[in-house]
Amino acid sequence: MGITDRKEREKEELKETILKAAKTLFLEKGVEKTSMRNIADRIEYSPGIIYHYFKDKNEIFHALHQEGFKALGEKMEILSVIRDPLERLKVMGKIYVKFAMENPDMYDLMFIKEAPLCHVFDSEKEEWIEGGGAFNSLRMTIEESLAQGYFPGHESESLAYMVWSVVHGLVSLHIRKRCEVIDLTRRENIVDEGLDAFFKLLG
Amino acid sequence: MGITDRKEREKEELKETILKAAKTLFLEKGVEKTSMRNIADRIEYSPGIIYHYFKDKNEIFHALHQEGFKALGEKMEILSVIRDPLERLKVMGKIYVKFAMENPDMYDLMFIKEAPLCHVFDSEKEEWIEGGGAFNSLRMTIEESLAQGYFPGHESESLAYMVWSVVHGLVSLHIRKRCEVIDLTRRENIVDEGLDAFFKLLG
DNA sequence: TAGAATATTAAACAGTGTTTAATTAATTTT
DNA sequence: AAAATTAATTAAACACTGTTTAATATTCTA
Repeated sequence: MGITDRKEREKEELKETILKAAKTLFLEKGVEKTSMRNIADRIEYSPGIIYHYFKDKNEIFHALHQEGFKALGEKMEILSVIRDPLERLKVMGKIYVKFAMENPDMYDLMFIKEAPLCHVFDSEKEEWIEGGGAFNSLRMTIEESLAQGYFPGHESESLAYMVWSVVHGLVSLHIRKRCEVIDLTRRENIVDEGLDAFFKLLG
Repeated sequence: MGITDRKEREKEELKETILKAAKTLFLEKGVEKTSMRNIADRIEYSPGIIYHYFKDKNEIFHALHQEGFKALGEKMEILSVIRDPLERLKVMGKIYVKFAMENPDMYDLMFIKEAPLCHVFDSEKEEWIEGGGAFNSLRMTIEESLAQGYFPGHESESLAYMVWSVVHGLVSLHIRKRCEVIDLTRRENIVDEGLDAFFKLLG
């Protein structure tokens, strides 16, 4: 046996090839401006073949979406060695912002683009799996901070959402080119400086 | 005379009609999913006519974009009666968030959507006119706050960008449906609660 | 009323995502 | 090994998209 396994593997291979080509093009020219024919051209197959491996364009998008979360999750792994929850929260923010600035198109894919496709699989549960996990670890860090006396008078859920909003706001305004209100001389550092200002506020 | 004026007015009228139809459709089904033929159908004209009044689809988008900033600007007018700059900053945030939540599609148009069209007119200056004015009044309020001793150790530009990021983050995560990580029971109020948490942090 | 200018349209172009039926290639069965 | 079956792949079509063109209808001017 193993024959059907090999067949399976070979099928996976073309699927990987499609995904890789799609990723390159998506991050190069954007999702909307990448056509199925573009992807097909790049892998030197006919457009139709893509539909044997993916239901539609959205499913390709979704696959890359998950890839992005895996990559971000891996970068977050080092957090486990940081004992102080406030310190951990800050490093978390730094990593998040760094990821977004280094992979703006992937970040766009993950957090900015319209997302009628996240609950493709569990549409009944009304939940967003990848994001839910990431948000949970943020909330837990904040709960730990509260337990240690940081942020008196605050409450974890709203605080967590607010913290996430700060980092998301910082990077998404930049990615979607709303930073042009800032002096050219300061524009390239404004995201990091904004993050520092927030940390200063946190204490 | 006045004849050419009337002609001018009549021309403006159809332009207004197109704009109104486009606005309805854009806010109803989104910009991308509204076609020129959709707009033409709605006003009972042929698609081609639109190109006699607008260069292309982007120019329609841009016109609505400006409309949105005018509306937001008007809502901000009451700020002038608030003396205390910190209080003014908070009300500013409240108005901003309220506007975004009441006009999510317009907000999307103004602050989230890809914007290769903002510097359509002054591409050389690399500036974003409408946004620049709004950001300036935010920065001035913060400068006033700094002068009165609020936010010691902070600096206006980065602080202003951070404050803007908070409100933008709060509403844009909600508009782009990333709030599904939040408990359903709290989801509808999380934006306001996040804003309150930020104000609490400001002092 | 004839001629010029303008407003409006129908038709076409090149592109899109997706589906279909036909074709080629590989595998299994006889 | 040859025939039958199954899977992989394609070419062609469908109904759309934004935009341009040349032709038509309308209005204004002289």
